[in-house]
Amino acid sequence: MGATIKDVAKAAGTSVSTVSKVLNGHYSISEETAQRVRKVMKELNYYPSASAQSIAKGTTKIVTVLTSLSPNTAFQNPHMFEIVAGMEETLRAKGYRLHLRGVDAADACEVAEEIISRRSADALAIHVSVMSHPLSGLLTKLRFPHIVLGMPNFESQVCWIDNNNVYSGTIAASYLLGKGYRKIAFIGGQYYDLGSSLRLQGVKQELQSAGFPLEDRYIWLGDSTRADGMGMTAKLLDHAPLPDAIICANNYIALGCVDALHSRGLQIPEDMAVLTFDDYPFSRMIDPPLTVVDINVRDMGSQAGKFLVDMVRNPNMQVQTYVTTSNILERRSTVPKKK
Amino acid sequence: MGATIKDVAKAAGTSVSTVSKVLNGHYSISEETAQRVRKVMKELNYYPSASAQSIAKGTTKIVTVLTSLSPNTAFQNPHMFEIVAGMEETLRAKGYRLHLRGVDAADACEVAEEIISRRSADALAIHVSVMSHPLSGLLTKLRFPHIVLGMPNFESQVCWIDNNNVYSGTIAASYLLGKGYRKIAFIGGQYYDLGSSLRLQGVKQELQSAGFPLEDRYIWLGDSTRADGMGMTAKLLDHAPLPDAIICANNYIALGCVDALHSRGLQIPEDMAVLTFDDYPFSRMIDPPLTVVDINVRDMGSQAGKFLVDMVRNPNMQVQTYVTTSNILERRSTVPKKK
DNA sequence: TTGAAAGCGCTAACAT
DNA sequence: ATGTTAGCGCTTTCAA
Repeated sequence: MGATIKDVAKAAGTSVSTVSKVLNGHYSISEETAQRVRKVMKELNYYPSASAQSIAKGTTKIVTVLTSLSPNTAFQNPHMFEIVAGMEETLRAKGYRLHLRGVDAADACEVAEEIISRRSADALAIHVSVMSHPLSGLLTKLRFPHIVLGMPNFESQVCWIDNNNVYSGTIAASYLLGKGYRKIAFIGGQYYDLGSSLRLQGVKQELQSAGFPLEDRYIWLGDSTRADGMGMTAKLLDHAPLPDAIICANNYIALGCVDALHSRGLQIPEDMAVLTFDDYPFSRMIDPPLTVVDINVRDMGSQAGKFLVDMVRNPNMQVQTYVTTSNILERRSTVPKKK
Repeated sequence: MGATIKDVAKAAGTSVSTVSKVLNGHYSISEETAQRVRKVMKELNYYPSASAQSIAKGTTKIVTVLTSLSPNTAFQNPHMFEIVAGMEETLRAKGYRLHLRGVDAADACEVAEEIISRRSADALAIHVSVMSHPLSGLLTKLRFPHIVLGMPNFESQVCWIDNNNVYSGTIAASYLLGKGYRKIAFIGGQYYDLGSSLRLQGVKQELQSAGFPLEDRYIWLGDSTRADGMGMTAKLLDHAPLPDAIICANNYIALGCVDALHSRGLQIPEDMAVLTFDDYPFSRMIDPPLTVVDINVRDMGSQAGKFLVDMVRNPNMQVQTYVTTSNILERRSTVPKKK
């Protein structure tokens, strides 16, 4: 292990520049020599040195992901890793490599600065949880290729990508309507829970335009906890007429919702259907398995990767924000057994 | 962004080699000049180029992780990412960066070969799921610094790290004994399920030496599924005398075990305690939350990182296998309410 | 204690 | 179509 371009040139009886040219598919090389050189490369088991190429070309072919990597993130936030996996896949297909770099919000900016200065990456993908004002400033000032994974919760000029929660809401509503449900309820997070609010907005929109507007008494907001999920469901059940389907803004609330329905002896979905968002492992572990609007987080990573590569190739790109689509994963919680 | 060593040298009124020396803490530099040079570096916001250093030193300061990154791995195998996170953390502390590279078992070997040839990493961390005979051969033949994450299921000379399943088993048993349980049962995967078998072995060992040997009728093996978990528990419940605690080899089996106990109207842990291995998110979501023997997978990553760096610094190291420890996370499933 | 200069492996004008 | 050569940014003998 250790053949260099010189070795190849020597063995092939050519100059190094010729070898370099076949390496880079330069037009001026005759098919004949190209073949010969490639053959020698195979024989010598030659691969060009990554760092030598980087330094000569001034480009690293590396994308660094800046994210929190503190204990248990993999368990608490598998989405983030699924995004990274999706990103790695499409980056690899385009000849890029992916660096994973743990940071916290406090030092993300400094780290970004160092990475940019050391030219140790061509682009940066930054998880929204470590975003900060200074970092946002740095990125836009330097016009360094980047994308923020998730929508920043402050005004800025950075590029970001997120799933379209409003759209997810409409998907949820139209799916239930299609299944014949008409009295649809929504239980979700507080008004400042952006994800929940946007989903609610989508649900409202869709039901409205279908002619079955979401009634206020069918909307309850609380914390995104199992306990509040139970509580909100209980409220719903305390006031007739009962809905025939409940949309839960997220899995935690859904968990509580299912608890409450069970404890009242109601059958899911025969007595009441339940639907939520995001496919967590336990979405399908609980009884009954939950129908979810899946946000295809992997695709989000993939698109982020694609965007970054485009950005590197064409630094003048103006695209700022990206939004991914979602789709239904139908499971038992919305499919009554045939009688 | 863009200061080079020359700029620093010029601004500091020294030669580049002097700057390089202060960069690398060479002994021969006077504290005076060192100070001055460092000051200039700060001012110019200078960081040495990663690739230039790599090429000059012949070392990349990069560890590449080879693992499967197919859709849903983040959800199905969060452990792997937690290992990676742990590894990144300790690598970073030692000045190394981490590359994440998705592969499947079929091409892992070829990819490894390329990485080694391109010198694009100083060491390789390979998830056991993509290990193969050829890859094992390559690694040992080239004596390239590496570690396999998980114990390979075939004989080989590779270095690997895994948690000590036997030890986890003894922990589980001794914990339950300490809680006063005496009639302890074990339900687990088939004999060829290595993890399960080793855990069983540990349980047996511990119970034996405590004077309460595990009775054969309290052992059932099946598939690692929720369904088989239910089935095995049912068997247990069909034959008196009933155990007072059940150790489940993994979460899937535990899930079924809990189902079965509930469906027979038994209280956990009052009628029967339940304990399993590995802390999954749903271990604490289900009712009651499960006591688990946690394998501290993050620490495993951390140790792997440490080992790799040692290996890079001292290529003659002979250490082959590593084993991490485990500990109890006590939750309600083994803690009866006080009366 | 410092500096000059020869690489490291590759790319890219520029010549031929 | 191919070769010569001057870098890329840094490290590292070797001299001074």
